Amino acid sequence: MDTPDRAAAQPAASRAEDSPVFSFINNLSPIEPLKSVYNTNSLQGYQSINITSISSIFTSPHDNVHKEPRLPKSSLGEISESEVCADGSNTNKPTKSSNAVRLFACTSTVTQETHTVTCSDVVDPATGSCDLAQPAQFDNGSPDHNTTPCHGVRSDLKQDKCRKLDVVQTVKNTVEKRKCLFSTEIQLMDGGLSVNDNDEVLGCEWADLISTTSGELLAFDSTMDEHHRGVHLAAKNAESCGYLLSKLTGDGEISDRAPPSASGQVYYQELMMGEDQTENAEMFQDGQQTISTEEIQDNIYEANGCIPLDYKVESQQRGIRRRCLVFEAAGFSNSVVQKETVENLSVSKSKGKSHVQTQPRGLRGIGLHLNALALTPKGKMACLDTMASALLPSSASEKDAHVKLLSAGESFPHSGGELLEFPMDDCSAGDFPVNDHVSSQSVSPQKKRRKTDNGDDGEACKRCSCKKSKCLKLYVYCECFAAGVYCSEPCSCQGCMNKPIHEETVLSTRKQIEFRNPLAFAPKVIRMSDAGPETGEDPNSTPASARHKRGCNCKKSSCLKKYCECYQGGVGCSSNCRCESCKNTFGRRDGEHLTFVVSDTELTEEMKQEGEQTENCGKEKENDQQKANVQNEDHPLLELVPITPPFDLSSSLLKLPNFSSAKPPRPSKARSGNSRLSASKAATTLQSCKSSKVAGSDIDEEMPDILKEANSPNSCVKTTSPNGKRVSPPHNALSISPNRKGGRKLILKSIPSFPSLMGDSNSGSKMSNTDNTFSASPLALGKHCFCTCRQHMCYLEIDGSISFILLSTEPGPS
DNA sequence: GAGTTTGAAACT
DNA sequence: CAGTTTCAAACTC
Repeated sequence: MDTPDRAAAQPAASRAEDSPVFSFINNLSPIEPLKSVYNTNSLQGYQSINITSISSIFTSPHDNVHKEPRLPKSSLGEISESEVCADGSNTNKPTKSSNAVRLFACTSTVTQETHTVTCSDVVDPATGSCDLAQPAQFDNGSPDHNTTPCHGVRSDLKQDKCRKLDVVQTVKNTVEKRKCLFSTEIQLMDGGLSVNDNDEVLGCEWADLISTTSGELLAFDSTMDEHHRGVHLAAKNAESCGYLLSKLTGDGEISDRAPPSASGQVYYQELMMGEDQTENAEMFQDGQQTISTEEIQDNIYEANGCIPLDYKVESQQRGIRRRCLVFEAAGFSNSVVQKETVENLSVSKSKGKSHVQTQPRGLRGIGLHLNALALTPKGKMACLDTMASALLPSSASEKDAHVKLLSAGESFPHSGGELLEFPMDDCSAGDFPVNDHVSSQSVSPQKKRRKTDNGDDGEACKRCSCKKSKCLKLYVYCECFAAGVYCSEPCSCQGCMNKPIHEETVLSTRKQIEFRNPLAFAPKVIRMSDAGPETGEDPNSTPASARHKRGCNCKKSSCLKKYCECYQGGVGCSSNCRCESCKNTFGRRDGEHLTFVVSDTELTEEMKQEGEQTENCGKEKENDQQKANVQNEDHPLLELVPITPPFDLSSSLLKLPNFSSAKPPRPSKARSGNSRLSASKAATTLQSCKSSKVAGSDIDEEMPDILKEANSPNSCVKTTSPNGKRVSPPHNALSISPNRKGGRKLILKSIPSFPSLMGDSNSGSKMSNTDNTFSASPLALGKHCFCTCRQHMCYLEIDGSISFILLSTEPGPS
């Protein structure tokens, strides 16, 4: 501003004054007035930078790489709630100034440091873009700056205390992200990584970032209170950092694909800051628009949830990756997702807050996952709350490697069980489950359909419609709550308390319920080989096995309707059931015995029938339910092996990336997702099954059959079971077929089926081709045994003795 | 879409 | 632990 005037005032003749040096000096003059303009806050902030030792300012990037992360939950983080939430009246100068100083100090290092790198003007008044008196003008140049001047935000935001807090948290997060970002950049450069191609762009970005940062820091006018600044900073940081991150993070894919324009940032935001993204989208929209408090709170909440305050920088990076994985898990190729993301976000950005609505399915999927993430990382519901059992899925979403799954499992006491519950439905890519063990087993077809049709893939919620329960009751009342997810837009609930803003209530309620019934949030139906409670499973065994079906109590539905949880879950009734006149087609309980267990004949007949039905694929069924099942592609055949639920750990783990939350547990299909048996195949299987006995007493007799089957060229499976335990090779979803025949007879009850450690890439068609190929994962072996994988061979030690050897065609884990 | 049925969860 | 109430989904019309 001043520069032009000044320049105009200069005699045209004095060309000497046009020299860069002179110009520079000339332009420095405005600084003085500024000092007087700014209050002590700014002064302090400004001084603080001067005070900073040269060494600290010009420390090598390396130093900062280490230092940055170490910043205590960030200086910003110390903008305590009390401070921030204090009434404006109480927010006296000292507080403000201190905050300002912190803010400044927090970023000054970065600024200085980066300055040396980019040689760009940090706060060069000469540029005219850094008119300190006009903070709004610091939207200078970042390719992404299509934003509304901060004053717009300032004027529009209506704050309350909570909001302030949230904003501050966001600020903290973004600042940390920024640090992380810088670290990444530094590392990149130090590492000699080729960033040349983007040097120029990069430089611009740095400059933008720097100018933005410093500008903001210096430009905070005294009228801006903390939360405003927070919003401003958060927004700015999100933008500038976002873009940079997209260019700099290890995810080359991102930078490669993301053009050095807003898209990069957009992508980044999408990846990492569903939170900030949403937030920013809102903030940068038309200044006239009023943002609903709740909206922002929710958004911020989720955002923070994804990147909990506890998280260090490293954690955030993981968060980024995880989000990336979400994309992958959602079945979208990065490129596709990115494109869609960019396009849509761009659109949404231009449209301001329509962001959410304009999300493509893929994004919605992410959104859904966000919900899950909001819960998981937070650790409050999943990690810290050991009782909260429903949330692992989010972490499990890291499809890329079983290792991750395993590690996740290690982190979560209930992971095993949770993982087991992932439905293996052939899911649409966008369908991302959030705790599907519940939904999988209980979502009605209608609901399922509803969800699927609406592409609510992006919704974590189950679309409950609670009216009186406030969404704080278990499944029967509120699916969302039971599933461990917050209710969201799609829900039609009333007086809902199952929202982030009521987290405390939700958590306390959850704990209360679990206190009353530890298994309250456990899957009602165990879909793993083993066993149910009736088998006297060891409660201390794997978490999964600890989950047991409580059993239904049907009286009038005869277990033939969805009123029956067993039926709904696609499993037969068990001895735990107290149902009357049970006619569960999946296996009924007659008196004290389970039909499917005791009555081989009946079972066989049933299977036969089922097989025929399947074979005909449309043939009339005995009852409507069966018909319905078939129509749903749920082949009862799989369910006819109640003790060996079609859904097992291995399959679930292998297919995690593909599971669908939208689909309820179809009785069985599932499990088949990819592995769904074709009608013909099922029939074939049936034939095999018919020849074999089911009763445990027949196990030994049948063993040979199993081994025969297992004797296929690709595998060599020795199966011995101490104690006559039923041992079943891990039946992968796809290997279900042949193995399942025998699998039924070879169930090792104490050991859930285990997942392959191989990449899930093996799970698909490959598995189908290698039905006899087994692999084991230590995780799944639980405490009863362990597996030592040696290249292609694994042997399991059960209770001290080798129970059987698994030969894998895949290299075992190191 | 309204009303009924149903059975799990919550409550006593 | 049993009986009752509450509740929302499933189901029927």
